[in-house]
Amino acid sequence: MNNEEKQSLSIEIEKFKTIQTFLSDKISLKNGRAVERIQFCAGVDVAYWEEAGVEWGVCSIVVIDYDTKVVVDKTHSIGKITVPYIPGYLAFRELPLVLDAAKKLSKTPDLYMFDGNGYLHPRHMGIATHASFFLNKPTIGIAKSYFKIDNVDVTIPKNKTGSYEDIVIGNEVYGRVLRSHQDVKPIFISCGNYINLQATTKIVLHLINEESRIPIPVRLADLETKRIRRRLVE
DNA sequence: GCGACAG
DNA sequence: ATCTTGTCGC
Repeated sequence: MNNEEKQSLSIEIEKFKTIQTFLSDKISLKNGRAVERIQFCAGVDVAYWEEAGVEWGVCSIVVIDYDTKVVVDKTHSIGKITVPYIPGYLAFRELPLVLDAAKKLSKTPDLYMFDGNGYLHPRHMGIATHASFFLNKPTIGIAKSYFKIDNVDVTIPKNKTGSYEDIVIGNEVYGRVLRSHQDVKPIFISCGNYINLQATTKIVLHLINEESRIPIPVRLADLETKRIRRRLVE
């Protein structure tokens, strides 16, 4: 990347930051829509590959029934990726494909779970929260590693399934470190929007099975995304 | 300049 | 995220 490209990228980042700040004022974590009743729960993930110097991505959305955990719908969308990965600005990179895939769903999810953060973000605008304003549904963020904010470290929860520790930054709870399985690295969950942290924790734990430390819908979307890529690349 | 850095 | 070999364990 040359200096001119670096310059235009930093201008883009400033615009991204402005958008995040604008949206973050509209977060409503006290809205109870999610805790009332969930039937359809969606998992979202994106995989990437490169072809002739062009970066491509595929977004998969897998919808399961909350009680039976049976897959009831799934869609995907494929497209060129134009925005680079910049920590803190993941939504601007992945959201176009996500929204494209969401449009194709025949069942309307009551909740979306994302691979990444939600409220647990420097401006409370991780991809899960950002996406909620376009999907108009409750969202949850599921991260497999900790995105450090203000140099605050997390407390490691006890080695027991369901144990968690709040992630507190400046007297505010941003999210939770959750042990989804004993003897397995914990995950980092946070509200996206239109849902509170208590409901978020309950839903995440409900959708964990023996196969994975992340919730079923996100895991299925991850598998799906790689299956589609393999079909395209080979 | 160096290290850190969701996916 | 992706690139990768072997390896440990159910």
